[in-house]
Amino acid sequence: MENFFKIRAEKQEHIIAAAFAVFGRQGYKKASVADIAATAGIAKGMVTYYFGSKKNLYLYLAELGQKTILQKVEQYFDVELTDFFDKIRMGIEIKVAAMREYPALMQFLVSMMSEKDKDVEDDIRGLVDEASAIGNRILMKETDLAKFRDEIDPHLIAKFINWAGNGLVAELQMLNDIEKYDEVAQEFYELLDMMKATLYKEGATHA
Amino acid sequence: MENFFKIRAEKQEHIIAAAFAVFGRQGYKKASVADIAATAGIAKGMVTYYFGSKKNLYLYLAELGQKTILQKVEQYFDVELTDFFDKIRMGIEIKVAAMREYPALMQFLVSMMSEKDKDVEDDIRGLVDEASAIGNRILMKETDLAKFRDEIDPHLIAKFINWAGNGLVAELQMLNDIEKYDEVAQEFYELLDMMKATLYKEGATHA
Amino acid sequence: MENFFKIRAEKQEHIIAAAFAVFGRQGYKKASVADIAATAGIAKGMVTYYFGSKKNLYLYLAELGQKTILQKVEQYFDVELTDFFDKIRMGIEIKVAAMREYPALMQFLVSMMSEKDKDVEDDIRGLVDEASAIGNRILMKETDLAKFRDEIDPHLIAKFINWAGNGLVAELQMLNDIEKYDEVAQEFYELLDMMKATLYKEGATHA
Amino acid sequence: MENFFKIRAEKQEHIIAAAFAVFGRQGYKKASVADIAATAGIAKGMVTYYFGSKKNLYLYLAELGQKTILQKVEQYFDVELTDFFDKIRMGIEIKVAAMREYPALMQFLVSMMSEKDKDVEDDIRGLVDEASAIGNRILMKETDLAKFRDEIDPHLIAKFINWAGNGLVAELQMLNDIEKYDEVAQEFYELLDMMKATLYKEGATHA
DNA sequence: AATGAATGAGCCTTCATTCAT
DNA sequence: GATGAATGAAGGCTCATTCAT
Repeated sequence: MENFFKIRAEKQEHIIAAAFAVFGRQGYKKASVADIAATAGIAKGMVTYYFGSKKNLYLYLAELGQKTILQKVEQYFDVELTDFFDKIRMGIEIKVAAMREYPALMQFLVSMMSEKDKDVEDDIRGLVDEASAIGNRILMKETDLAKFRDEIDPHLIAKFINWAGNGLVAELQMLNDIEKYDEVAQEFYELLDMMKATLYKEGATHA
Repeated sequence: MENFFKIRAEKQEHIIAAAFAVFGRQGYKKASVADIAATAGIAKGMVTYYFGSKKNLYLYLAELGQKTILQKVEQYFDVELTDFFDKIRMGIEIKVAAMREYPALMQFLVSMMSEKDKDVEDDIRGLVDEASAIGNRILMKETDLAKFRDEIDPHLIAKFINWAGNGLVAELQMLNDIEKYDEVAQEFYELLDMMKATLYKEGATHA
Repeated sequence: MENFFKIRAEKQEHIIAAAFAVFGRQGYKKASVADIAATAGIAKGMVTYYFGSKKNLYLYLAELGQKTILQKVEQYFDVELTDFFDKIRMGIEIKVAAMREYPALMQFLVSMMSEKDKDVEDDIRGLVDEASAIGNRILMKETDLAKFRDEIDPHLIAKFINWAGNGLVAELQMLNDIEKYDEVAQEFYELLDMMKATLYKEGATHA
Repeated sequence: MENFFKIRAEKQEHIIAAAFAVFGRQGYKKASVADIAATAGIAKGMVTYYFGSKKNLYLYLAELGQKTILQKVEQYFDVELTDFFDKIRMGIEIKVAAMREYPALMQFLVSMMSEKDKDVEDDIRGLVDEASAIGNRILMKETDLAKFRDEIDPHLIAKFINWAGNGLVAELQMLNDIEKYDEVAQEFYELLDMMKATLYKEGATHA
């Protein structure tokens, strides 16, 4: 790994982007070191030289992905925000921002979530769990759940919306066109508005 | 394939179960014929002997999975049902019933939906498309959408709930305990009830 | 092998014919026991049951082929014959007769001559050498070589004609039509006549 | 294939020689990539690395074999030559020269002529046909057949001599000793002289 | 630091042989 | 005797990793 950090930052980014894309598209096992090297425009041997092993590279990307997301969280996070749906929207904006940095990042992370290869499965599980824990904490802490109608279980709603958000991101990958990200995300925001209107107590919507 | 159908039904089930599980967990490429054979407790060569090739086995499982689901559909399907949420519930009941037959079935099908290996991708695409077409038809045709409040877009809701249902199924896999299926499914049914109560016009809930 | 000889003669012939054909066409290695069994219309396991092993079957066929040829030799051989070219013709007639018994026999023997598989190569070499030794002995012993012009080396001619005869037989295989054997063989006989006319001393041709 | 051409010429020759020998001795199917690698003294995986596949290597050798022969043809071919037997001799000299370059070449080509494996059969057929077409053209065009006695059919003689030449080459392989090539070839040349003396009209021999 | 040739383990598949029925 | 299911050793090919240059 130390070998990797010695090289020009620009080249590092190039390699990272290639690796995110190849792993994201092909999954851990099928992605070949040769493919990654070719996509990054470097010699095959350099992947091992830089990262030690294919597995190491994968795990590095997993951590980097998480770190990138967390960094966007710091950028976009607004402590003042207490509204449940505003927070959900913020979560989506964070992801969209991360995808602007590494277009293949979310594809990689989603692929990682369902990675079944034993070589990396165990090492990943921790990260995955930690990430969703962080996500839930951001969402739930200090969130004004009193606006929900009394008969609503906000945790169920959260679970629900989380799944829906993943669906949106999946659609964004498919697009493969940064320009249209906002357009599609807009649809999701409308959905949030709809839910807000129906699940909140009367008068709470714009409180 | 003919070789496979000649053997004891019990053994067939054993092999199918092993194959669903291994392919579901590892994906097409990484799942090794040797793994499947070992999990099924048969000799390495028998997988090819029974199914001709790894690919053939995979495609057979894909068809069998679809057939199993369709058979449950016939069992559980109720033409009288017009309520949106009742239909969603029916869909989940169908999946849960299918999982009682092959516990790893849904895991396999979900994995199959995102299978990217070129060896099988094209042959699967047809099945996947057909399946979702059938699903949508069951869900939307003859469904009484008038019960929804006027400001609600039922298609958005359907997309949402579909994602949520997938999340439920994923949780069921994790359980790995048929006994608890109903218990967990119950949570989902409660969620449906909640949505029904809030998204329907007043008085439509028990119409 | 004893198991093989217990069965009906007719069935034995059937199996032999199938084995000659498959080995002749595919060579030792590529010919599969399953192919031979299928061609003969028997169960796969029976080949090993009858002959002990694939190799054993091959060597048995090699011997049987040789024996068949030798038997035809006894039938067609005419001790009175002393003319070189008449003997050559007799040799061809013998081969054609053998091919009428096992149409694939010569194909098998030719294939065997150039068999390169180490599994059987050594065991065959003996037979091959013995066979050509016998052939040469028949040809040369008691043959009236005095009819040749003085400047001719009959041994060179014999070598020559032997190769030419193999070429004829190769053409007969290709035909795959017993009916036309005589027609094609006739061409060869004409060639013999031509050589006789030119290589013999004047007046010796019909001596 | 590009990988192969990058390595030292000496090593290339070594590998080619090994491949000619192994394929020539064992035939396409039985010849194993591992055998070839071991004979050439390289690692098992390198054969595929260099040539892409076993089949590719075989077809490359087929072309190389043909090219080598054609190159010798250019070297030895003498347009002035019109005598039938001189041309035959030239043909043999060409083959012997080719064998000095790749001792196993003719063995390979002869084996190739009767290769029946479907994997390569079709791809080879073209080369085989082209080769024999070239051979016949060289032999027959502009050849002075008037020297033959009137009762002789030169085409029959050509067929004959062709088979005899093959026999000679087969003997040369067996020798496995480049030093003795000329000695043995000499015998064949004597045979040609003998035929010339007997099959030509009187006075034509040294015309 | 960089390259890509080289190695060898592992995969899917074939098939001779064995063996339960 | 007969069947064909079962076994397991190879074979061709892929590819992560190593290493000479």
